[in-house]
Amino acid sequence: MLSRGKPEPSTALFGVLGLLAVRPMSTYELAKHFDRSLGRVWPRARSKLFEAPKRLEELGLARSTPGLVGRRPRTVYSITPKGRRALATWLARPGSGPELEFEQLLKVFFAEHASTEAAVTNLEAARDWARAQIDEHIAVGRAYLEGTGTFQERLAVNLIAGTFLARFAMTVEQWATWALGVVQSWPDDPRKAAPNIAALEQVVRELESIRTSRR
Amino acid sequence: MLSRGKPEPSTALFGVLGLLAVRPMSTYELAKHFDRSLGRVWPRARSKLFEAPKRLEELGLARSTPGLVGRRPRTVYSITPKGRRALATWLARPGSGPELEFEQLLKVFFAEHASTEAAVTNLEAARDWARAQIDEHIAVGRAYLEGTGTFQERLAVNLIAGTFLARFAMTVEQWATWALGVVQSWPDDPRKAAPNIAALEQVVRELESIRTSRR
DNA sequence: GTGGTATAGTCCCTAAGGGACTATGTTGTC
DNA sequence: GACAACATAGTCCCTTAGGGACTATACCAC
Repeated sequence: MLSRGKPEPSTALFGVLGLLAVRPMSTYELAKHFDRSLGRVWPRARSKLFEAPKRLEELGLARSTPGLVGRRPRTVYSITPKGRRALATWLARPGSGPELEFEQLLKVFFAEHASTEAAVTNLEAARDWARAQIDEHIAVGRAYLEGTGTFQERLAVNLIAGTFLARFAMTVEQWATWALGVVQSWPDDPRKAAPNIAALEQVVRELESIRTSRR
Repeated sequence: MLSRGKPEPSTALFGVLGLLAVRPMSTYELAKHFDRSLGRVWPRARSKLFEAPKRLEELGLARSTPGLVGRRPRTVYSITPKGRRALATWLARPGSGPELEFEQLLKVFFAEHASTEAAVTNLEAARDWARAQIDEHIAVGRAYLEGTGTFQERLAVNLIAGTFLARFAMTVEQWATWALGVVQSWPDDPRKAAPNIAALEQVVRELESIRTSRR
């Protein structure tokens, strides 16, 4: 027998509610902002962003205000007081840890079933992805330093999140560059590659030094 | 009119195929190994792992061998030659970049709608997650150094992937520790927190130094 | 007035998430 | 040697998410 009560709104729903808490928006605006904000830490399909505010309204957490742009309808959603309370309660509970989906790494992981070249291709792709991210982070960071960034009033909090994403991109870039150096010295058949024991020792040492620095 | 031909098998399907390429396995073994291998870079629900080999067999990429353990049926799946070719072709094409799902960071990102304490709670949770990961990576790394790691013959390739995951955990730990220091100096209302401009300048400098080191 | 781009969405099929549920084998203990 | 506890080996099913095709109006430049 199933014993579920009313299920808690999903993380995606609370994420959208958080965006509406910043300011009221239409679904279209929501979808646009998403890529540069929420979507960086909680990626979702575009179509779902159009459904979310409707669910939030059903739950009494948001309210819709119909309007018009010319003859075209345009619905603006805003958070309700009940929504603010639900959001604050949800935000105070610890969330789940990071989950990574990384197809390029997956392909490197199975390189022995293809070729060294396949691993190189995917490491280059990962490095290029990271470099594009780094360029974007530089542009956004410079804009904030010049005072022209968006949502300047959210800068303190944005900086915490943005720093993580920037450091993540740097980690990927540095790892991919290192890995390319290693993999390019492999024979064509990756099954014949010698493991890089020195690198393993190095990483274990670094991990241990972080562990011992916990007091 | 939709013009889709036969759709390509999904990343998850190829991932399972990659595991079967290492050695034949039952769905149950697959599900067990998953958490320590494929699941680290391509997480999927347990139930899907039981479906994947069936789809692969339909596609002619895997073959099932029925067997028995006592009176209980046990089906072992293995990759076919066609499966090996399909896998090699897929592995050679560049995959998609990393996608991150990070609920704790999301909650920090919306901290202004809750309290500084909520941000602290989630940063601590992130740091604890990272520390648990670091401990695991140390254990696995030590096992390999002592020659007792699993799939020792895959070590060269495992090291590339494992190094990334270890560096990712270290990045999270160091970021969370830094962020906790910043956030704990905030007033109770995060909207009143002063942005840490010096930290922003520091990150932008580091990003730029990585960019200029590309030749 | 017309073509291109931005706005503002809907529809729908497939994939994935994830918990409840079932049943047998294996091992340790009193 | 009975029985509990844990590991093995899955199935079922409802909800959520992914993602591309499709539609239509508004605004701007030429």
